[in-house]
Amino acid sequence: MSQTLAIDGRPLGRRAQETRRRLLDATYELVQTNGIRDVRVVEVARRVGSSPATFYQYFRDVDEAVLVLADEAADEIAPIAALLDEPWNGKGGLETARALVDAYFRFWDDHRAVMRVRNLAADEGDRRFRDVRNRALGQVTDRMARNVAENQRAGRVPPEITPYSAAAAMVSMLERMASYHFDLEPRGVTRADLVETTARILHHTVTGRKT
Amino acid sequence: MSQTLAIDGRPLGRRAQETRRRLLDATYELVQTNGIRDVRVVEVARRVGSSPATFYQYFRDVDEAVLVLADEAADEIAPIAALLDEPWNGKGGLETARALVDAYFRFWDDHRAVMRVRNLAADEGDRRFRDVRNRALGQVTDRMARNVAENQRAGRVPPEITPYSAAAAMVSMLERMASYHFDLEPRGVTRADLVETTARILHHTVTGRKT
DNA sequence: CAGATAATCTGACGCCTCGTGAGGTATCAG
DNA sequence: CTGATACCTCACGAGGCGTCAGATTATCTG
Repeated sequence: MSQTLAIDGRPLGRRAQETRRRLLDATYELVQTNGIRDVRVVEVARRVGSSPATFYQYFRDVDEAVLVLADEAADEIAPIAALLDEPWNGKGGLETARALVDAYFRFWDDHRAVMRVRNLAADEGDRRFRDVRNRALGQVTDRMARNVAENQRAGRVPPEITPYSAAAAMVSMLERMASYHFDLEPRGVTRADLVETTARILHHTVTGRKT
Repeated sequence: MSQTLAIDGRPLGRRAQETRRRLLDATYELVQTNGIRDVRVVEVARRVGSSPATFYQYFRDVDEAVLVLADEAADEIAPIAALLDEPWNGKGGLETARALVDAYFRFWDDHRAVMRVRNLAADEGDRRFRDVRNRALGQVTDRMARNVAENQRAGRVPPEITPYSAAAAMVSMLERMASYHFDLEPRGVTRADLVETTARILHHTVTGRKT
């Protein structure tokens, strides 16, 4: 993000920055409402009152615009991951776990459409999306693994558990629940239930402590 | 699946059945290699040596073909879900958990490309894909919830946990790990580690027992 | 097995989006 | 106000979409 460039390599002036921003926002809206597979460059352009050719000045294709959005979203993970630096063992440990889950859910609520595309593209093998995902998830996974390892050394977590695997499993659970919760809620589970239960599973898996 | 029909409602004869099957298989291959967003009906047709018009006799669009594949895959879940009917509390409980995780991973290894599309489409709100997903995941989730509830009644699982939420969280973990494991393995975690760790988290969350 | 009938397939077409390059319009410095 | 630069668009060839009328292939009947 140090210096955004147009597709031909020139740096962007004020007007161009604004156009690019509006294109990004319009892309987000369309991905959200139509789903990634029904986003037409023509429509993104129309929505910001410009032409398709303009879009291609800033992005090679729709994916690249979404990649930028995913990259921006990744920046918001830091404060969430920081919740794993607080002590999970003591009194407020469970409360911190709750805060983590809640923050993660909110993060997804804000970026759902983009996160879905990021995950699909990453899963389908797209390198750029994998890298963005790793940059985001790595912050959480690494800290979780470290915490598990500590508690394992203290004998609270069984030795058969691999800290990194456990961290990956917990992040998987978090991500999917965050992505999924609003599909569950109509079926009689409240968001509060989901947060509480998820937090407890995390808390136990990290600390090995009974709750 | 009782009686498959063409798009115009006529039932299918032998030749048509075969054509449809080959179209489905070709669709699968292309989704797998190109990703869903780069599947061209033209190419599916070419691959089975027929014309695009033929494809449209059996499926309204590529999605519909993938939906059929997802539906077929859902049928393979039953024996996996059945592992949750075995006792998880006794001696072999942990081993059953391992078997479940392993089976789930293998299921995804076989159907990864289709499962990804199913989940994307379901998340994006497509009703048909949601229903297929619920049919598949429901089998697992319901049984898990029942098991958690039992162990909760026996006092081993804390009362603050909602059985259905816990089941959803576990299924989320399972699904995502199954989808994800081959992205983790190059980073120094073995599949065996992933299975073992995931199984232990599941086992504890279901039974509340120390492992 | 011929001829009729039904089932299945395809050629060909109009429509739409893609992505590009040449040229037009806004903006800014002096 | 004028030129220079930054930004944008027009217009177009290429290619996939989805349809329908008609050709081709299978099946049935006597």
